Amino acid sequence: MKAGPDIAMVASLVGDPARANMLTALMTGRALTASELAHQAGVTPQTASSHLAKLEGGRLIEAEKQGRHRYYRLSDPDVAGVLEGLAGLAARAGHMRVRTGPKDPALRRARICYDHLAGDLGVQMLDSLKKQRLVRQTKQQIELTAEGERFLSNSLQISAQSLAHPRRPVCKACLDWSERRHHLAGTLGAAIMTRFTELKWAARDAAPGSRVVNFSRTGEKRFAALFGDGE
Amino acid sequence: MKAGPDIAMVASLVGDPARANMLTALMTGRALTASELAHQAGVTPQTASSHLAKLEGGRLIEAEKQGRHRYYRLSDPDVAGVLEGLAGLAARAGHMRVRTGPKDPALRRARICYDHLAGDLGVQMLDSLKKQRLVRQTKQQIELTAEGERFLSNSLQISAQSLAHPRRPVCKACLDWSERRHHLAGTLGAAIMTRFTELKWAARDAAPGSRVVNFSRTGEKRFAALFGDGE
DNA sequence: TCGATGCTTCGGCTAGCATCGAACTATGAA
DNA sequence: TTCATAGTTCGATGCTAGCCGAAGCATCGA
Repeated sequence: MKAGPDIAMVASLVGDPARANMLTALMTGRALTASELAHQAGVTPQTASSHLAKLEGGRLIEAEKQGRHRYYRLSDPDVAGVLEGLAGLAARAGHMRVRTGPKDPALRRARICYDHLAGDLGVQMLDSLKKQRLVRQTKQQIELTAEGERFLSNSLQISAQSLAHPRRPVCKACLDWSERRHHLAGTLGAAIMTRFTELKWAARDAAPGSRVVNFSRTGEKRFAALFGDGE
Repeated sequence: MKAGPDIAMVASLVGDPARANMLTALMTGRALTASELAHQAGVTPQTASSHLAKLEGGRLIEAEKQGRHRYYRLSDPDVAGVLEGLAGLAARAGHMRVRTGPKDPALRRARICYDHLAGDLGVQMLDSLKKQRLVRQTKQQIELTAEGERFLSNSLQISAQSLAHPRRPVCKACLDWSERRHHLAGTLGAAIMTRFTELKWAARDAAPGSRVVNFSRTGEKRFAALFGDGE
């Protein structure tokens, strides 16, 4: 009938609740085993195995065998982008998952979006970077300024050269579903999040599959010193 | 169990072939009646009505009543963006719709992406704009240059002021599923496409629901003169 | 007022698919 | 070897959701 890519095919893959749970679990950026994903999705291993085969067939995830485990990860950052987009549409339609756990406020405050910081603090950081003119956002595009490069090197020991990547932009605006505003993605967003973890300013929540990021007391202070909305 | 937006909810809406057909039909940016959408989807009016109610409930589309017709449109350009994203994932997974019609090459050459030009010519236009330094693309962001403003005014009678919009950026990079590269979206992308139509350089295909854009002979020449890879 | 058209609601049918129990294969440890 | 664990395949089951026929509103034109 029609030409074009079969979007129903891939959307229906995401459309099953169990598979959607698995995919959101993989939004942490970590590779997870089949049984971990089964647990996340709340189904038995057999069922999970069938789901994972379908997701792999649809090229949404990739598997790597390691001993008797199979580790699954999202096949591409673009997949994470589309998932965030879907989350945005769901959020604006008011379709939140019913059983809102106690973790919800923490999730809105700071969470992992694939490999970078999202939520209230993520949005706040990008705002502050712009205000301090460390990045320049023209319309839809973000660019690191010379001043920004100095800042990264001095305050966070991140060298601008290390951010270059053949296929991924350094800075990218990513729409935040909880804040409905942009936060910082790209290799820079990822590098900053990594640095936060290394400095023990922040750590991912211990609960498996949780996207919550917990800031330490000192981390919170340092973050505020660098990116606080201050006055 | 989990907090966060219910992405399975909205993905399952897109996941049904009939609904996906309707949504792709609405990617033309035009508002269509319930019966037109039923025809596009290949289902009876009753079935279509049920689908449309679900899509409306999920806030993916909006309806407007006019006489005894109900006109449906995508509720937001963001919806179109997510649909294009899904199309990208489907294309890279090799999941194209089976019955590839004769229109397919035309579709890849030039088509409407919501309200702007996509396909080979869309990508070529953005490339040329950058090469001529009429827009500047830093990393992910596109910006109109002073020279670009003059060009628009002189060659296409588009004034830069008319492009301002409270919620929509002037320039935006939109990923093209057939070319896997960016073309120009935003109010500028839309304005240029409108101008092409007004000048009768190009027209949307007459077949209802078709996204194909046909260029006239003169249109083709003028387009090549402005944006040809010529040199 | 009458008929035609566009769209929706209702009810029943059917197919597809998610689910799980049971059985099977592969890896690692003792 | 033997046992435990991770994962898959197979077959049966049951529910969901898409589908259409028939009937019911609403709007338009005569």
